[in-house]
Amino acid sequence: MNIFKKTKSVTLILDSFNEKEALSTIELVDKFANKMNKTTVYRILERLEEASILHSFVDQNGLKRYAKNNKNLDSSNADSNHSHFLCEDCGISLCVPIEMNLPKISNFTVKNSEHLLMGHCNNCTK
Amino acid sequence: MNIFKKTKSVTLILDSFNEKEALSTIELVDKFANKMNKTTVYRILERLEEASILHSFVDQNGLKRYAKNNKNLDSSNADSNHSHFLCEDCGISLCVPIEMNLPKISNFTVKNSEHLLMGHCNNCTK
DNA sequence: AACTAATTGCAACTCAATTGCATTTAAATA
DNA sequence: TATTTAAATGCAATTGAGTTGCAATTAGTT
Repeated sequence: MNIFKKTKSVTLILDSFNEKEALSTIELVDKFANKMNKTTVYRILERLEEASILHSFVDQNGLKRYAKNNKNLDSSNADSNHSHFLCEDCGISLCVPIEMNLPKISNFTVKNSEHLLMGHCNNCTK
Repeated sequence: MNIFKKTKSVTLILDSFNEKEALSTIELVDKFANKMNKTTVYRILERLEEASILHSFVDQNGLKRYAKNNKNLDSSNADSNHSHFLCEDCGISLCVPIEMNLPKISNFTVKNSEHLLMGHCNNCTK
């Protein structure tokens, strides 16, 4: 059922994620610049998303970010409507455990949503 | 107070917007490929946003989109927390007149948010 | 009409992301 | 354990949105 070969590279990438933080592809490409090719990073992330282990979104800088799926939620829509916070100072991005109820909108069928919150984290406010 | 020279190019760009639709920079670059340089499109959009005539967001494809500000709202935060809908079929993007109240999140100060709704518009569902 | 700051065009560039293809490797099978 | 092969990786080239520097043009004064 698992579509993966467990390569060193896959393990390295997976181990970079904690339960909350959303990492941009480039952060990971840079982090592992001397361990694996950047194309490999892109492709491993794709596969991990495909396998519902990670989910992704595009932040306000246009960077693609990935974060771990919450195993308690239905994996098929784990990423469908929670929020992501991005600190404008330090750049950290976190999954915010707040489920928004999607607004009903006439004339549209909403399948998916992404809510980006921008501001400052406590570390940076101090 | 107006920071603009009213050039033909500015008029053409402004006239492309109706009250709701959010246009990507590239759509406009393509639309006016034989009328003005793409750099000009980028810079006019920047200025229109600077002047609070337009607001912008980055859609889930990483494309920057602009839409007209609603004059009834305080211009300084007109773009701060309404939603944008993107039809996955036809690509149309619209400002959705639903103000979301920002969730309070401990450890973060949220200054701004962007809510992207993905799905299908009625035209495409039919 | 002359002046000047704002605007525009153009070419080169940046940077995230993608693609094609040859090589390597995990892990299934003999 | 050796063989096999689909999956994974590396590398180089490419795409595509967006940016930058600079010279030329132009709107709107004075």
